[in-house]
Amino acid sequence: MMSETKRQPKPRPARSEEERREKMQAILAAAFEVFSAKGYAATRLDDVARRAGVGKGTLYLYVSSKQDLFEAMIRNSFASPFDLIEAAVQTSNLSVEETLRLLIRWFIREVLSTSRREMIWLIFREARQFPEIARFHHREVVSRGLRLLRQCAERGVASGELRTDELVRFPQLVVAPAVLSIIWMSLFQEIDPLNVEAMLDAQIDLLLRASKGNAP
Amino acid sequence: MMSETKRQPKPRPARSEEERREKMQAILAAAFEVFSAKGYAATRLDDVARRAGVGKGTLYLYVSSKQDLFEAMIRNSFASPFDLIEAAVQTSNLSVEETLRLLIRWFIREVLSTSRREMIWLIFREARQFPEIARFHHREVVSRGLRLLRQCAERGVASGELRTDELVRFPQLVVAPAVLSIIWMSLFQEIDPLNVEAMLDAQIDLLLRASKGNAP
Amino acid sequence: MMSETKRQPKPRPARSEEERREKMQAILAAAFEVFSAKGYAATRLDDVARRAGVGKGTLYLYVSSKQDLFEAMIRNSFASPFDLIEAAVQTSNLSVEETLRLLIRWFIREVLSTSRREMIWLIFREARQFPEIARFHHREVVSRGLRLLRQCAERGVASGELRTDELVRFPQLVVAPAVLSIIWMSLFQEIDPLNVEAMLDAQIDLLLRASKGNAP
Amino acid sequence: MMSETKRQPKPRPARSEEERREKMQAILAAAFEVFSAKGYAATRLDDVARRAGVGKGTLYLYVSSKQDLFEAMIRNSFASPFDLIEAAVQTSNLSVEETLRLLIRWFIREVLSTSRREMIWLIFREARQFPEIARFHHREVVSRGLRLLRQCAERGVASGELRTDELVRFPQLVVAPAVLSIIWMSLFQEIDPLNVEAMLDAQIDLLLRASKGNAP
DNA sequence: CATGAATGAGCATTCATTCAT
DNA sequence: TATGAATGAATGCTCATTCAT
Repeated sequence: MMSETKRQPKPRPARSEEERREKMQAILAAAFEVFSAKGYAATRLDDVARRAGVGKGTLYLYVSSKQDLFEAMIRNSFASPFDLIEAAVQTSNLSVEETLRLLIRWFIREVLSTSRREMIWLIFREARQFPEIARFHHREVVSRGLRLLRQCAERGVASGELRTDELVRFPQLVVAPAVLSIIWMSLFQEIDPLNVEAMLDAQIDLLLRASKGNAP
Repeated sequence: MMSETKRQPKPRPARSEEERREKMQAILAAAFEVFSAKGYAATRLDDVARRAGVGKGTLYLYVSSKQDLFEAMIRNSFASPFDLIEAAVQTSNLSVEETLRLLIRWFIREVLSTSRREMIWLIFREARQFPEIARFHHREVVSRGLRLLRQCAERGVASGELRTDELVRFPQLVVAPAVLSIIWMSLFQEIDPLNVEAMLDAQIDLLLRASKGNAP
Repeated sequence: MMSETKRQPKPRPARSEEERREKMQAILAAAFEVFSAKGYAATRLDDVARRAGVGKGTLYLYVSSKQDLFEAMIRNSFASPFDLIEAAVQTSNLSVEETLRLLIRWFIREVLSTSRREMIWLIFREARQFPEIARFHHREVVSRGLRLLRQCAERGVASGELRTDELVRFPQLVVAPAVLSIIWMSLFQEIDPLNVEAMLDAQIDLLLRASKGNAP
Repeated sequence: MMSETKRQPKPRPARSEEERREKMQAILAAAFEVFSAKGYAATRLDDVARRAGVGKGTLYLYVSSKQDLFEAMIRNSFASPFDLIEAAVQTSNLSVEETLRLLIRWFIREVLSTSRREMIWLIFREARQFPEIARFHHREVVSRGLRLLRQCAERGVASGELRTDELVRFPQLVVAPAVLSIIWMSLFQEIDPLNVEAMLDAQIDLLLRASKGNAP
C-alpha cells in the first residue's frame, strides 16, 4: 500500500558557498545550452539536469521552476562586458569614427564570437512569451546601447565631426547590421556564409562618409 | 404518429475541390495565428482546430502531423507579393534612389503593416528547429531579395549613380534596418515606440549620400 | 528534436449522452473504490483509470483534477436513499418506537451493508483536509438526519410517549451507536466481530425504556 | 596576530541517554502534530524534522522509515493514563453510576480536552492502511476499555444495581457517544457546536434510568 | 468526409531516503 | 553524532494522434 519505495541515490553534496555557486553556474550553463538549442517550451529539464551533471531533483534546490530557471539563466548573463565598454566609450576622448570602429571590434569579439550571440538570439525568440524578459532586456541592453550610441553621435555633432543628425535621431541605424549579423549567423551562416566583419566595416565607412560629408 | 424529427444538418461535407481549398486555407490561417502567438512547441492543435472552425481530427485530413501543418503554413505564405515587386523593379528604368524609396514604401505597406511581419518573425524564431524551413526561407526570400538589391546596386554603379561598391558587396546593409524594424515592432514597440518609416527614410538618405558622394 | 512521438491508442468513444453518463459513473465508482481503500493522498489516478477501464487522460475529460474527481465522487453519492426514509418518517403516524426500529432496519440495510458505509467512513477520514466536504456532509447528511430524529422525539414528547427530553436535546445519542458501528465494521470487525444489529436493538430497548419510563 | 575566532558551538551531539530520549520525544511530538494535521500520506518528513528542530537526516538515526516513525509515534502515546483510571475503577468499591460519572469526567478531562483526542482520531483515520496499528489499538485501548466497562456492568448486575444486561452484552453502548464526540469535535464543532459534556451526562442519565428501572 | 472522445507517452515537480562532511 | 544537499522513482496532468461513429 505504501507508495514510497526504496531508492539508491549517489549524492555528491556541495556544502561550501563556493561549491554552491559553482553548481548553480553549471546548472545555468547547461540550461543555456539546452534552452538555446531547443527553445523554452521544447526544453526538458531532464536534459538540463543531465547536462549539468546533477539529478533532476537537484535543479529544484537552485531554482523554483522551469520558468524561474529560464529567467535566472537570462539574468545571470550579460551586463558585465557591457559595463566595461560603456565606461571606456563615455570617458575617453575618442572621435566618433574611432568609437564606432572600437565598438565593432568589441561586438565581434565579445558578442558575435561568443555564446552571448546565442543568448541574444534566445532572448529575441522567447521575449514574446516572457514580457518580463523583454522589458529587462530592453532596459539593460537595448536602451543602454542606444543611449551610448546617441551620446557618441551627439558629441560628434557638437564637435563638427558629424554634419547631419540621422545617427542622433536613429542610433538604431548603427546597430541594425549588427542585429542582422546575429540573425544571419544563427540561421544562414552555414547555408550562405557572410563576412560579417567586412560588412560591418563597410557600414561604418558608409555611415561616416555620409555623415561627415567626405567624398567617397 | 408523425415523426417530426428533422434530420439535423450535419456539418455538410465539403466535397468540391473549391470547398476543400477553402477549408485548407482556414486551417492554415488559424495555424498561422496560433503558431505566431505561441511559437511552435507551445501551440496546441486543439486551438488551431477551434480557431479554424473544424474538428481536431479534421486537421489530419489536410496535414499529416503538427510539423507538417507548420511547414505547410509556412510554404503557403509569401512568394506572391514578392513576385510583383521583383518584376516591377527589374523591368523598370528607375534610378537606385527611386528604387530604394519604392522598396521602402512597399516594405512598410506590404510587410511591416501586415501579418507578413509576424510570419517572418515566426520563421526567424523557429528556423533553428526546422532547417528545412531555414533553407526554404533563405532560397525563396532572403537570397531573392538580396539578389534584387544587388542587381539594383550594380545598375547604379554601372550608370555612375553610385560611386562606391559597398551596396553591391553587402546588399544586407540595405535590409538591416528593415530587419531591425521587424524585431522592434514584435518586441519593443509597446515599451519604446520607434518611428520606423522615418528611420528607414533616414537610412536611405545616409546610404545614398554616402554612395553618391553628395555633400550632406 | 521534435518531442512528439508516435502513439498507438485503442479508443472506444462514447458519443451518446447515455454512454457518457455511464462512463462517468464507471469513473466515479472506480474512484470511490480506490479513494476508499487508500485515502485521498495515497490514491494514484493511474489506478482509478485502470479500474474504470479507461485511459489516464480520459479522466480529465470528465473531471478537471484529482480534487475535482474526489469531490464529484462524494457529491455523486448519498441524498437519494435519505430522501425516501425522510419522507416516510415525516408523513407517517408511527410511534417513536416504531420509527426508531424502522430507522435501524433502514440503516443496517441501506448503509451498513452497502458501500455507503465506506463512503461515510471515507468522508470522515478526509473531511479535515476538505472543509468544503465537511460542510456539505454536515448540511446534507448530519443535520438532516438529526433534524429528523429530533422531530420524531418532539412528537413523542408531545404525544406523551416520551417522558423526558434527552432525545430532543441530543438526537446524537440515537445515532452514536450507528456511528460506532460504522467505525467498528471498518476497523475491527475482522479482529473482534460485533453483532451490530443486536447492539442497535439493545440500544433502542434502553433508550425507549429510559425515556418512556417503563420498568425493565 | 591574535586569532579571535571562537569555535562555533556546533549543535552539540546529544551523547547521553537522557538527551537521546529527549530528542526522540521531540521527534515523536513533532511527528504527531504533522501526521495529525495532514494525515500519513500527505505528511512530509521535512516538516516533521523542522518542527522537531533537527535535521532531516537525523530522523533516520531514531527511526528507520516514515512508516516506522508513524508506528513509533502511535506506540509512544496512550497506555499510561489508561493505567491509572483502570486501576482506580477496578480496585474501588464505586457503584456503576459513580463509576460511569467518574469515567465521563476522566474522558472529558484526559481525552477530549487533550491531544489524545487527536491521536485517537488519527488512528481511526489511518488504521485501514496500517492493520498492525489497528490491532495494536484494539488490543491496548479498545478491548481494554470495553473489558473495564463490562466488568463494571457485571458488578452492577451482580449487586442488583442494574436489572438488565444490555451493558454487559454491549459495553460499546456506553462509549458510543464518546466516540461520536471525538468525531464531532474533529469535524463539526466549528460548524455546529455541541455541548459534549451535557450530552454525555444525558446519556448516563438515560442508560442508568433504563438499566436500573427508575422512573424518569 | 468530419468529428471529438479516447489514448498513453511525456514532462514538470515532489519527497522519502542516503551519505559525504 | 548530526546534517542537509543530492537523488530519482513516482505522480498529476497535457496534448499529438487515432479511429469508431
